[in-house]
Amino acid sequence: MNSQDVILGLLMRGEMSGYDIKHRLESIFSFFYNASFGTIYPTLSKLEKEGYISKMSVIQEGRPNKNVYTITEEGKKLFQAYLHGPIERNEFKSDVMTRMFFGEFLEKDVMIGMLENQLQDAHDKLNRLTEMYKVYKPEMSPTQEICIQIGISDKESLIRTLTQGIERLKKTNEK
Amino acid sequence: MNSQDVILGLLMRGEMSGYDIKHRLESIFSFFYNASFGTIYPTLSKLEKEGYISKMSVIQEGRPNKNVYTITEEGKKLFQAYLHGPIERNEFKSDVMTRMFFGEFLEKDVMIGMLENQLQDAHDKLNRLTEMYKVYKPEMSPTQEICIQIGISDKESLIRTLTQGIERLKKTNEK
DNA sequence: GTGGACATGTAATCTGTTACATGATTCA
DNA sequence: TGAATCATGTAACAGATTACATGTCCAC
Repeated sequence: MNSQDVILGLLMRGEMSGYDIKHRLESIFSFFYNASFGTIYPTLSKLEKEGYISKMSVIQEGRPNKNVYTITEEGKKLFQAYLHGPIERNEFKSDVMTRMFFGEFLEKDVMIGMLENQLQDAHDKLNRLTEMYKVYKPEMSPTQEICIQIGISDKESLIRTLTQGIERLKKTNEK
Repeated sequence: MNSQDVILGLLMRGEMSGYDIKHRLESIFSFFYNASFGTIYPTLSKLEKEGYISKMSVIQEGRPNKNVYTITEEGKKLFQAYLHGPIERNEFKSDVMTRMFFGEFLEKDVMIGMLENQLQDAHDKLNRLTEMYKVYKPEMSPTQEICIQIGISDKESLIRTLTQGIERLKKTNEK
């Protein structure tokens, strides 16, 4: 799975500009994928050159022009090939977890500060996910619902475990 | 955070070879970081050239010789610089979640098959983590414990949500 | 005699990010 | 007047993976 697959997938529901795609990725998607403009624009150019999507320039008033892309039949085939191809394993890379793993080499108060930040972060993300679920529920597919439910319960479990962990760390601190 | 930081961290507890490092990364670490030999060996060479670690060749009988690396004072400083530097946000990339998000374009039975595979996978990983926790608990630091607890509760929550999701999907299938 | 564990290393390639470059409009 | 949003694009670089290359010993 790469940016190409994701972009094709997003275009399956209708035309979009590079800018639109970026924002879509930042909202619902951000939990399990992301891409920068430096990836999105070159990928769109490449897909267009190869005939998987087609470009239309839209002249706007009071705003810069934009390029809106539509998926072609060839593009739909390519997306289906991705969906039926081999599944890649999840990738998770966490700086915070790494620091926790090496926690014995870091001052306790610094560690606790970091974990409290993480906790706040998890709360924020949970709130955003819950809000999104409320707003978009009517238009979500069954599997999209599972997707967001996984995200929500993941954050809830993180919050529980972190809270307990921080408490225990603080106790060992007092001794 | 990159391979260099992780390798230095692993060497903080004692000397290791590239092969050792690979195996360590695959066991406890695999939940939040990973690296291939193609990354590990060049990184070790580079760190040695720069004086952050030192190499000793160990001649073994019945096995190929190996290069064992020890962290230097300079290396310890570099690792501390990492631990006190800016924290990078978590990165999560999931092909399965992406396919779930685009689930409306995939046959239901294929989707259910994929999710059942994921469920089995989650069970396996949970078992491995639980086993590891049992075995290594006595020698784990408090923050390492939090680390593995996060991993365990994460998998538990995934199993719950996936199980429910699959059941619901199957029901909509019957209608 | 074949596959797996041990052990190291390089070259080609992929995939992506960051920073730079440009420029209009709107809102405070 | 300065920041934010809209909008696109490129070049330099980073960081990693995969496949290749090599070779021993042990167990089945």
